[in-house]
Amino acid sequence: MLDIRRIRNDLDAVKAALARRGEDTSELDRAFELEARQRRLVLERDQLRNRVRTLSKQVGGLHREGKGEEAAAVQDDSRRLGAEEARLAEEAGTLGAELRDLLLRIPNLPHPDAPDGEDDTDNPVIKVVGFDPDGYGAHQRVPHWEVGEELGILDNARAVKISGSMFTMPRKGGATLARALCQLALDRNADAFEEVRPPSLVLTETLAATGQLPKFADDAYAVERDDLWCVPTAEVPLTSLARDEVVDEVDLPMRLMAYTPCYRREAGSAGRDTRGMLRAHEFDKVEIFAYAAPSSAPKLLEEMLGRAEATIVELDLAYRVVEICTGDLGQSHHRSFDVEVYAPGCDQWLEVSSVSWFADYQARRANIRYRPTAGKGTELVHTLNGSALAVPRVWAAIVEAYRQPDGSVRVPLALLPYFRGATEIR
RNA sequence: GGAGAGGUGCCGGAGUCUGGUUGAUCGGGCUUCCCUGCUAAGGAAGUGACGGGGUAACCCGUCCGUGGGUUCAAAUCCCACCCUCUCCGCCA
Repeated sequence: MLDIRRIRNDLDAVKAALARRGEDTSELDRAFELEARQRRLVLERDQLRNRVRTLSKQVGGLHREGKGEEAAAVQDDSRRLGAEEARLAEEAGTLGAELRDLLLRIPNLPHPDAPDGEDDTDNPVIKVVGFDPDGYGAHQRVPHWEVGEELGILDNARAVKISGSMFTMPRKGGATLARALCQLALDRNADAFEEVRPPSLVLTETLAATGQLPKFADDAYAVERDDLWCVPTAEVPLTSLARDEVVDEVDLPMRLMAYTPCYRREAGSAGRDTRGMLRAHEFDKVEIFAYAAPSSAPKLLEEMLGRAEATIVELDLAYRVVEICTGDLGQSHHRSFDVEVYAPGCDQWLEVSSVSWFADYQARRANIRYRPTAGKGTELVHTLNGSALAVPRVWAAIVEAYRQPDGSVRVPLALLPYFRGATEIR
């Protein structure tokens, strides 16, 4: 959520920044006006409350001195003021709640360097690595859902029987491949990131801290009976790990990584990418994450993007990096980059990683601060995260790119340690 | 799920029965200073967060698990909920 004081003091600049996202800025006017009213009420309420407290202390004193009648008179005054104070407090509370709800729905401001644009077609391609459109043989031009069926390593028909449409079920070497990819991503980032295995069912406030709620409730699975939500990404529990805490600056950046299953209802994308592994309600992902002091955030963003790329390089897949333009930026994102691998069989660039910097947007929602080594008080941390590796699409790209003329799939070198001696999936 | 105990500041731990200058006794920790002099002991002062007002010094308000209620006044009384610990039950 945005800093209300910034809206108060620099409304035009905030509006200009938000407008770059193609966002309606009238919400900001409403927030500005709401907050001004709320602040006036709180001030009045505080003054009344102070009066009531003062009078109450007098009552105590008078009773001790045995002046019952005088005490009763003061009590009457205080009671009248108290009633007025309660009325103001209620009004201020209502306005405060309204303001907070409004602020929770206003997206983050884009980074000044984020490219302008309306939608994903405006995302500039930053670089392309290892891609030769003519370098693929006919045996690699088979979509992974066909390869999967042929080799018996992807049994989506049964997944649908078990759980309904848009669920997947890798089997045999395909299942090993999925697990190996998670393992690889964790192993390659263990040098700098603490491994965490967080819960994948979380409270409403946990989902709200990252920005999924209240605006995107339809995208998440809810376990209503127990007021829990299935996490759409490990970003969600990791962001709340330090919620309502104050960390020392010397402990920053705090780097965490986690494997979790990810659950997405994909409301609005029904019927899209329904084949194979491209889009599913449940998939596996390894996420890398950091809490950082603001000054070190840009460097970390770069590093995390580099790490996402490095794993793809090690898997020897062609990929490209795109920067997300202002119109395509996610609600909480300040600046973002996607890594897309090329899948020769379905002839598509598949988004396999998204690395983002949130500035203090999530930290303000989640109340995560740090104590600067120099100076007094506390500051909000910055949060960053990125997919170290999202399994399904990398799985698809490997199955297609590593397919051999005889129809088997060679195991990538980097994954051999996880394949129990097998060098091929057949 | 059942029974019992408990949740207070950076930590430990009073205060709750008997509501009243209690942001909260005391101890520890931490910071600064003094003494001593060398990695010990002693003395003094300071030590939270958040919001608001003020050029500033500073002032006001909120916070004793959370949310309600009673009252002139709540850490203290009442209700609901959450969490922790112990025992029982169930269980991968």
